[in-house]
Amino acid sequence: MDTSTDEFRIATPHRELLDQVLDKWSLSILNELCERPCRFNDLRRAIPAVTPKSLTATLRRLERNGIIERQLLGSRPVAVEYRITPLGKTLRAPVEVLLDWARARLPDIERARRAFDAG
Amino acid sequence: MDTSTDEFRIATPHRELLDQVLDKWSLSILNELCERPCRFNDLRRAIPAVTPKSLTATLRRLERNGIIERQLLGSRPVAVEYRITPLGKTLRAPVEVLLDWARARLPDIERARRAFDAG
DNA sequence: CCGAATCCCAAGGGATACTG
DNA sequence: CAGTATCCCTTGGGATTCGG
Repeated sequence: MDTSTDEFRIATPHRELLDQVLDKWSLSILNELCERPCRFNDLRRAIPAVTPKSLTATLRRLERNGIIERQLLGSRPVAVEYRITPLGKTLRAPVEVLLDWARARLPDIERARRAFDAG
Repeated sequence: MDTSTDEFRIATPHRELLDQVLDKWSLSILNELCERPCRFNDLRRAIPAVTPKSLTATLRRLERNGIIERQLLGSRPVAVEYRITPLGKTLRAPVEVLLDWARARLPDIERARRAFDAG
């Protein structure tokens, strides 16, 4: 049997999973929640550029995928806490590998961009 | 000095770099070019869902970031070959780590989605 | 405090047709 | 062969306001 096919192609479900989990705000949220559980406004403060709408959407998506969980703390006033799940923790290492790559290679990338834009 | 800050936050340039390099079609293109150099229509055949417009855009972006290079082979008729650069090759390992994660965890993720959608 | 609802806009991507 | 050009439309995101 030809296992190379599986390594070669990227199946749509895997591609879509990465889209859901590596989007614009997810990595920042993940990093925060790996440090400690956070309330909604904790996250807003930690990631000032995110709007409430986008934050809600991202949190819902991560929750649906089992990466984070939403815990109701109190009712009056409403208190909600988000925390990372065990499944979510397994995502951290791969993401760190990727970030290490980005940190290490950014200078090379920027040089390439300048060369391209000059030509 | 507080190095934890650097690990904790995700700087905008790194975040944008990942956006440019992990977008919808880049991973598939990277996988193809890691196997062998490809012509434009080779890539179209290998990735049937991509339109010429999106393929051109993605190839230009990857080229600008120094991940792939564009080689002119002939002029009449025009022949162009894309190949991965040494810098581009360094991206493969991190991406594979990520794909391994997606392949391993997809069942758990799908279970979480069903549970969420049911509730 | 934690969002939901609304409006608006720009960018991205598909389909199709065409050119050097 | 290797793209460009055009059209169109959906989606995502920001800004803002409102509600439980």
